[in-house]
Amino acid sequence: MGITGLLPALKSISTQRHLSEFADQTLGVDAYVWLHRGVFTCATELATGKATTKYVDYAMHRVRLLRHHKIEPYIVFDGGPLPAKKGTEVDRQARRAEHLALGNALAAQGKTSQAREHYVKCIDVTPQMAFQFIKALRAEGVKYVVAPYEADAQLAYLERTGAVDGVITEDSDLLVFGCRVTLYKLDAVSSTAMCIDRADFARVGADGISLHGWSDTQFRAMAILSGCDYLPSIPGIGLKTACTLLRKWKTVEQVVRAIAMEGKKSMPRDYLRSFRLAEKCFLHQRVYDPYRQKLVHLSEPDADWDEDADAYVGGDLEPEVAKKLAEGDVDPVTLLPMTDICPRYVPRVLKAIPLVNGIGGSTRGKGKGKAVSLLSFFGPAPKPKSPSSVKIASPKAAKPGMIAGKASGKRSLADEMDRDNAAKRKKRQEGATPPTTQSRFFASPSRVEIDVAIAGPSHFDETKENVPPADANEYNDLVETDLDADLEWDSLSLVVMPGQEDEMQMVDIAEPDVGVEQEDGYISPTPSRSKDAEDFSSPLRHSVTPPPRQRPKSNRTAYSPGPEVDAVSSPPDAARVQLFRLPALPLYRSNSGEVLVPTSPDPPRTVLVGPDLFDAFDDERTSDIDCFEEDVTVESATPTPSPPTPDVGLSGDATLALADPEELEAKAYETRAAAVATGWRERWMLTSDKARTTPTLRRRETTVTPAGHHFPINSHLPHPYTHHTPSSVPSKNVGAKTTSLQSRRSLTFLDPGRSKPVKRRTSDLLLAVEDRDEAVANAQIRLAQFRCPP
DNA sequence: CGGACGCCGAAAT
DNA sequence: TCGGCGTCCG
Repeated sequence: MGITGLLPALKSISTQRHLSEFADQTLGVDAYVWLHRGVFTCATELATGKATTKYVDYAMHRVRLLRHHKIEPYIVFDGGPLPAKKGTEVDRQARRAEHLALGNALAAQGKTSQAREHYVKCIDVTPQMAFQFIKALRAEGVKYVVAPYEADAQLAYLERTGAVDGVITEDSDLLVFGCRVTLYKLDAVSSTAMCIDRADFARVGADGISLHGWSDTQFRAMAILSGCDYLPSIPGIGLKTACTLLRKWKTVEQVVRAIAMEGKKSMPRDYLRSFRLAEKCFLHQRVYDPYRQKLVHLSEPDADWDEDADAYVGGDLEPEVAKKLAEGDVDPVTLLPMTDICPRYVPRVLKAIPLVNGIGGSTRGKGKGKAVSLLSFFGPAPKPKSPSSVKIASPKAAKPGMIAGKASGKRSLADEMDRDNAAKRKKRQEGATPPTTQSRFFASPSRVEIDVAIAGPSHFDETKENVPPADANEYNDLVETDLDADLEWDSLSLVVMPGQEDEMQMVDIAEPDVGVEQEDGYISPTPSRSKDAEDFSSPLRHSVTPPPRQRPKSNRTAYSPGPEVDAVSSPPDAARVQLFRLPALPLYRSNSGEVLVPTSPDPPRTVLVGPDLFDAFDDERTSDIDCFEEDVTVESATPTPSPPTPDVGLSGDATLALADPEELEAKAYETRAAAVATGWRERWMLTSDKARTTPTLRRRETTVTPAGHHFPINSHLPHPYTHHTPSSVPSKNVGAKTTSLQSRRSLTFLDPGRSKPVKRRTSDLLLAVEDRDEAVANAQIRLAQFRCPP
């Protein structure tokens, strides 16, 4: 991913910055990076089919880190596959399944750490997993958007339009997209990141490459020539040579001609043409405009625009679909309603409650009251059962209630926390309208214990019988943030996980307090909210309610409307002014010239609530959720009658579909195409009930790929909007247009050359061939179930 | 000699 | 999956 060697080459203009330097700014975030690292923390769980959302915790931890530093995060997710990006997804798929099988084999031998090594290689971030993160973001009122195609382009667009001030990523592609301020290598411990400011490009010139005096076009050309995601380089051409050649020959045409003339390098056929297409992806890729709520080009294409190019950079979508996609309500690959693979993960947020003075507070705060996270167990269950059916009192049952967040300040003694929590509850009880069952809730002595168990660091003992491992994670979060200098969490996610229905009902009582009304649980934990208890009952800031932020951004007024134009990076100051000439975007500006930033979407949502994975694996009821619910009846572990889910034959259908991943992906593409072609609205803009019961919604259609893959980019798959029919897939001419077939095929040289034979690892020998095949087959089924449960 | 490319270890906890 | 490092090639 990205441009190899670009970041190292720009090291001289990279500066380490502390996050606090970006206070009061909005920073775009490439969600994929965080999710991917988050997955690393729970790869084993994921691979073995346990219902976990730890990966969300990791990501949310960073979200809160940014917020702590007064940075407003704007999380951007990857969307559907871009035609231009080609990869051998099927190969990857096979490798993943193999890793899973190996992991399982090792795990069976008790070699858990070795198993984990393989597990981490078989997990992929899927849109359905991203959706769990989205749920948490919604709960905490964090801005987000799902890009129609690539997050990089979306991020660049957001920055360009002033919606964000900079971008946090790990991908050097952002620079090629024209991002001005790019942050990478974000380190949560030190709260620092490396920063590249485009204005400094001109200063690059020391070792190796020099950007002095270069236009954006030249910079981009260098990047593409050296090899990028859209186009492999001419063999033998790397960043340095690309740079040198461009310096010498000025334009790509001449460089290509020179290389061809020399005749020493094998120049792929049609390279120049491919180059132009790759260039178009960087220039005109389709992105979502959150303000106008429709797809737009990153920058407006000019005269030589044609249908081929239009499809190549990502087809258009109906605004209705685009909006739902952007908000996370449809699967970006299939365009079908999003399936919630873990409906019982219900992130909630409570406003912070003031601490009792002097207790538990750190001395390094800013003098204001310490915000202490409150924890509870809110659930989506609208009404409590009859009291007798509510199991509140058992600490054992309640402890597992997943929480995230932290109390501010240094580690405090458990008894202090204890008193804290008691005080908080008391205060809260007084300050808020007591819900019907409140007294019950607060009177329960077990609640105190629960809080202690979770919030009292010194009391935590992973080996304690009734402290599930799952909590260890939460706990570590607490500790880590405690250690993290001056962090103060203002909010706290409350998470209800499978098997916690009782607790969910128990805590339902608190909803009125925080005004959680929707299933989505929108709450805006306002920083420094801890001053008074009144806040607690004050109206919530709906993430969509507040008018667009009108933060002055004087440094943005330099934008001058106009078509995309090369910015000269040479004269630093002039470049500042000229850097981006953008199409006029009056909608983004208030009368006073301030930039208006659309807030996160907040529409009524239609999301398919699938059964939890938890229920999908009869043989694996060992999730971190149920392992602590010994005294919970089996009945209670069953999900609240969830809405009817799409008719799915788990076994047969899945197996069948998985037998041919290629076909499955083709199917997904086809479905996406068909959904648009035949009128997405008619089929899917239904009431949630109807959508849920629609018999036409089958597993195969809700499954992205066997892996629910994020980038199921298959070079030989048809693109929805051109209905390109590749030769390698059984002919299915869905649509009319095949005009781009020729041109696209001309690009197929991209991949074959790259694909390498799958290497045999010695560990493969662990399994006899036939066993392995079977294990792989089983693994694939399991993976599919995990990705998108029936 | 510089640069491209292949190998190998770390990633988060 | 990525970045650092060593080797080999031009």
